[in-house]
Formats: sequence, C-alpha cells, structure tokens
Amino acid sequence: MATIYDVAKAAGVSPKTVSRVLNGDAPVKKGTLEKVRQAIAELGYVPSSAARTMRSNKSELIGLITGAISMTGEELRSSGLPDLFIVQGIQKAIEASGKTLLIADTGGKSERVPQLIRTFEEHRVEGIIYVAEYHRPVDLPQVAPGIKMVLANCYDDRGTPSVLPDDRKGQYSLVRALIAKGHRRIAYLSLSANLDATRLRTEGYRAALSEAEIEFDPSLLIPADIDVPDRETEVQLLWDAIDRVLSLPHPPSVICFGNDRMAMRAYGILRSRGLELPKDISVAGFDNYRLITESLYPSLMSAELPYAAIGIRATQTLLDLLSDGSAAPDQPILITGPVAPGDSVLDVPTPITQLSTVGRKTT
Amino acid sequence: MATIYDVAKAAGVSPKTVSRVLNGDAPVKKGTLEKVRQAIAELGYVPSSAARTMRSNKSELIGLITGAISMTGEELRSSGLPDLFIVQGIQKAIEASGKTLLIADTGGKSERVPQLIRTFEEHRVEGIIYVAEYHRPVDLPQVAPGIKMVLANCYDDRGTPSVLPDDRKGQYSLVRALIAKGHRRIAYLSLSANLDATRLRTEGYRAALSEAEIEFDPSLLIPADIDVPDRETEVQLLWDAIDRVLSLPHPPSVICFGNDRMAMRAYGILRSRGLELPKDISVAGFDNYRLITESLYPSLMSAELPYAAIGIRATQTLLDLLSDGSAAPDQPILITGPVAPGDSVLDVPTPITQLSTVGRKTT
DNA sequence: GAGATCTATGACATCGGTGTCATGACATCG
DNA sequence: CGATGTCATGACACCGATGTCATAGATCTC
Repeated sequence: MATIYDVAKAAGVSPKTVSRVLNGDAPVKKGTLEKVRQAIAELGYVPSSAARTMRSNKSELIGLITGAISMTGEELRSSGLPDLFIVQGIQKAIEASGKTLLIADTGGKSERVPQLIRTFEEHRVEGIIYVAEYHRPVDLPQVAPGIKMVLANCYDDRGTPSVLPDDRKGQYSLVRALIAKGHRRIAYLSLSANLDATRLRTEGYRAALSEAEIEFDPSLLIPADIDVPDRETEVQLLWDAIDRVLSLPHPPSVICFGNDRMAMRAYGILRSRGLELPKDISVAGFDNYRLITESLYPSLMSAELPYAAIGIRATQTLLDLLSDGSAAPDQPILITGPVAPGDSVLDVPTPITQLSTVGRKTT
Repeated sequence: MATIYDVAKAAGVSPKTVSRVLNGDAPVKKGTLEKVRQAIAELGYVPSSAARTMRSNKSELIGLITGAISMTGEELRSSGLPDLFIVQGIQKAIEASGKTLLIADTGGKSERVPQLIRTFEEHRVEGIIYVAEYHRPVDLPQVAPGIKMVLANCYDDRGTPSVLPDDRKGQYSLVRALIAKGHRRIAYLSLSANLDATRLRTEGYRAALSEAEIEFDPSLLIPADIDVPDRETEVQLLWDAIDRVLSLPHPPSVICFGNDRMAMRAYGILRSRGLELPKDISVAGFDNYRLITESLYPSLMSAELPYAAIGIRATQTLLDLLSDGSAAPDQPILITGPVAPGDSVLDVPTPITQLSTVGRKTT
C-alpha cells in the first residue's frame, strides 16, 4: 500500500506538503495541489489511521459493548430486540459525528467484558458505550482513566452517566389512553416482578389509575412471565393468569401485557375461549414491536419505548463529554416514548354521567 | 496512558526487554520478568495497537459491511432478520480467531459503501465481509489490492468468493416433508417472482413434486408478496392469493408461504374464512423465524436457512484466504438448513394404495 | 585454556504520518 | 532601498512499538 512518501516522490514535493494537501491546514500553491492530488489518485493512496493515531494520540474510535448481536438467535428474547434498536441509534449518531465505531459483542457472557474493554484500550478508544439487553443495574470493571463511559439501558451505583427508558411513564401513558377510551377495569399481566421495568411500569399503571380515581385492585395485577426455560410452561402461566382475571366476579374490559409477545399469545388463548377481539375483550401490549403490533389482526395497541433514541442520546452524552469536557449528568437521563394506537382496544362509549359512577362501583 | 518506555524505566530495563516479556519471543531472566510484570501492572500499561500495526504492517482487523443493524427499525423486513443472524455468525467466528471486527452499517444506503470501504482502508483491515440483506447479486466498488473480500448472502460477476443460502434445497426439503406427511395438493404463495430466492425455491418446489410424481399445477403457484409500500395492499394481495387457491375446483390441502410473516398473516385470514388450522388446511412458512414459528398457535412448520452458519462459513473462507493464501473458491458455497417441524401441518393418513391413485388424479 | 556456542540484554533504526521550526522568494512599507 | 511580513515549502524530530544486530558473560568443547 502506498505511503505519503510514495505520493511525495511521485508529485515531486515533500511528504509534509502532501500532508498539507490532505488536511488543508496550510496554504498550498494551486499547481502543487494539482500535482499532489493527481499522485494520490494514481497511487490510490489512503492515509493510515494507525500512523495518524500514533502521532496525534487521537484515535477517533468509540467502543460499543453489547450482547444485542449475539442474542438474536436461540435465546430470542420475548420483548423484541430493544438493545439492537439502541445499537442502531448509536450507529447513526456516531456516523454523523465522523468517528468510527468498534462493536464488540459479549456473546451473552458478561465475564468476557474485561477482555473486550482491554481490546478497546489497545485501540485507544476515546469512549465506551455499554448497552444492556434490558433495563437493569450493572457492575462493570473500571476502565483506563481518560476513557469516558456511558451506560445505555442500564445504570450502576458509581455515578457513571446513564440513559434509561422511562418505563414508568410508558405504562402510565398507555393506561391513561385506555382510560380515555372508557375502560375502568384494567388488568395488567406483567413481566417478572423482580425486574426494574416491572416495578416502574406498575408504578405508572397505578399512577394512571389513581389519577382517574379508579381504585387499584390487586387481583387485576399478575406477574405472568416468570422466566422459565420452556415455551410450554410459559404458555401455561399465561393461560392461567388470563383465566384468573377472566374468572373474577368483575372481570376486566381490557388486559395489558408485559410485552407484545405475551399479547400475541394472548390473542390465540382468548380466541380459543370464544372471545372476539376487541368486541369481548381489549388487549394492549408493550414495546410496540412492529413486527407483532402491525402484523397481528386486529393491530395491537402498545406502549413504545424509543430505544433508538436512547442510543442516540447516549452517544450525544458521550460526545459531549469528549468534546467540551462538560460535566457528566449526575442523574440517569430518562427517555419517553409514545403510545402506538391499535384496533385491539375497543372504544367504550361511556356517558359522562356514568363515568364517575362506574369508577366508584368498580372499587 | 503509559507507554512501553514508561514501563521500561519503571522496571529498570530497556523497552526491547519489555517487548520481549509482552510477546514472549525471546528468553528473559526470571527476575527481570517479574520486575517487568510488576511495572506493567502498576502502571496499568496496555500496548498500543496503532504502534504495533505501524511497525508490523498487520492490523488484525476485519471489516464488516452490512445494513443489518440499521434495517431493524422502520423498514422491518418480512423475512425476519437474516442478515443479522449472519452478522452474529461472523462475530462469533472472528472472535474465535482473535482478530478484531470493525462493523460498518450502510444505513440502507448503498451509495455509502465506498465511504465505508475507505474507512476500512484507512484502518488497514486485512479483509472485508459484505453481508447483503437478502439473497441477491451485488456490484461493489473495487477495494485496494491486498485486501481480501468475501460476500455473504450475495454474489457478483467478478468471481469474488461468496457464501449463499441454498434456497433451492430449502424449499425442496420442505415440500418433500409435506409430501411425506401425505399431502399431494401443495400450493405455494411465494415472494416476489423476480427474487433469486423465489426462482431457486420454485425450482426446489417443482423438484420435490416431480420426485414424488406429482404433476406441477401452475394455478397453485402464486407470487403473493409483491413489494408494495403499504400494509393494507400487502394484506389484500395475500388475501386474494389465498382466495384464488381455495376457490380452485381441486383446492390444496396445504399452503406454503414465502416467509413466516406471510404465514402468520395467513393464520388470521384463513380463520376468518372459518377454517380451522391444521384440520381444514395446513400451512408452512419459510425462514423458521422463531419469534413467529414458536409463538403462533399452532406452531408453524418452516424451512430454516442457517444464516448464522453462512456468517461463520464466510468468515472461515476469509480467514483461510488470509492465512495460507489458499486459492479462493471459484463457485459460491451453498449452505443448507433443516426443516423445522410444527403443528401447522396435518398428517394426512393416506393408504399406500390410494397414494399413487390420488397422485395421478391430481394431475 | 582458547575458541565456539549460547543466554540475556541493549542500542538503534524503522513503520507513516504530522508538529515545529527554518528558509527562500516575493510583496509591502517607510 | 533595506527592513519587515507573508507565502509556500522542506528538514527534522517524534509518536510507540519491534526487527536487526551487537555485546558481555556464562557454558561448552576438544
């Protein structure tokens, strides 16, 4: 591969002049410029970023650690591919900044993270973004001083800058939309109860209820997606949970599910019980995983967490840290998303007079 | 960040000796070794890959060009995420080789490819893998001599080494499995007719039929997934195609779809016509996109193209080219996959005596 | 015991860019 | 017209590794 010396020789100038042409950091005579340009083109010269990095001590590299790529196969998660959307957002934002992204995948094994960080350190990345597969706390090894770090979809107790989905507000907005459509008996079959997301979403669910003066009914709230290995058990759990809320003396008019996949399964389960959607029962999902929400019939109403935006925001946070050395945010940055409409939720015509009454009866 | 000189000074030896400790390429006295090791640990020294690359002219970098990451959002493709699985396979294989992967995403804009290649050239990657989003011909710009290239899920007319899914065999195996279950009237609602995949799969479909001495009936073969912008039209096309085959004087007992998403939609359409699955009509998909095949009820039978394996194979091909300079394969390497069983296909009890008769009547 | 061989280490040059400083050719100014 | 400034360019050192070669001792050989 041609070097700057080859170009210099071919153009009959010094390497430094070629450098000036490349970087435009000093005036070069028109004729010289032409000669150099031509030599570059003829030799197919491409400058070496390794040499540049060495001289300038700036790599223009950003490291990204994720499990998103490797996790799409066998262990396909139920919620869609949130971390992949985050990676997508990061990708876009980095590209716009002109830096280069090094992506390392954990392959699902967090014990490999130190090794990945080590590789990044060897390449002298300027910053690292760590993307978690779901909203959770993490405990990462310290990185070399001078390398900035930002967490996406996760947080630690060390004050590392962090960007998180606003699960609380997501569920709040969804339930609020259901109430606006006239629903008062709203069941919530959530994900596993020990997830941060579930805790926050439950808060949002209750906040929306209380705002509408609907009393919270514990029998309408069931964690129905405990992490079990096989699909059979998963489906049984869901089936059972649906059965429980439908058998209540005062059954719900709408069921919210912890994610779109649960809702998709529920379509089959509800129909096999002879219920028509959304006439007999309304359904709402979570994540707005479009493959599901838009392909199902009727289309599924769902709360969307803007994962791409999380990635973009995390990248911006990092780039800010790198450029103006601005102070790191000391609180997690929360990103909120819209509610995706869908035909899976019935508009319940509720006369205003009845509305408050029903609300009280329901309790 | 500490350099090898800092370590040398701290340990009271020459930089070269530190280098020897790092690379183990020459004997070092035990005492010296200890001193150097300790200095490295104390200073948190990590060697600079930029400097190494410069000296050795070996970057240990592999470039990957794909649209997989950016294409998971809005323009979610109907077939699942084949290219993402390929990327996943590549990721795994590269990692095992000890090299580092640079991932660049086209963002769906192929005109950006030259720019991405340029970036890779600056980083002096040793090889580039190009992953296409679906099985198709490509025409990529020439890369700098010395950089090897391998195509995954695509091919060109320049003899660039290429790894492809065996679409022909995939559909062949699927139809063969259907025939083994006793089906003789097999409809095929394919993807757009001008795709390589469709051409090859149709070949496979016909090969399986002819092997079983079932005459090919053109009215059972309908391209039903023309690329249209809106979902409404897509669904209408599918609805119409299903209608056409079901209205035939001799309707099919099973319908194959061009991908799992079409099959998923068909579930709703068929049911809304009062048909029960799989009692009244059997259904088969393509891709074995697990999120769909395993979540649907009944679970969907589907042909699987092992995309991860394509990625792994492409990587191996590239690594081979890099190491022993072995000759590039002059024919595309075809990767075949299994048929995923599912409850969407009914076992048709067919007495052997009847079998051949039915087969002949069908024609 | 003198020369040959091996062991452990260091001096130095080099990879490909770029920052610093010097220099020669003009242009400008008092 | 000599002093000063600007423009265009080049010489040289340096970034952080490592290959090459040299060398001082230690060990071996006949």
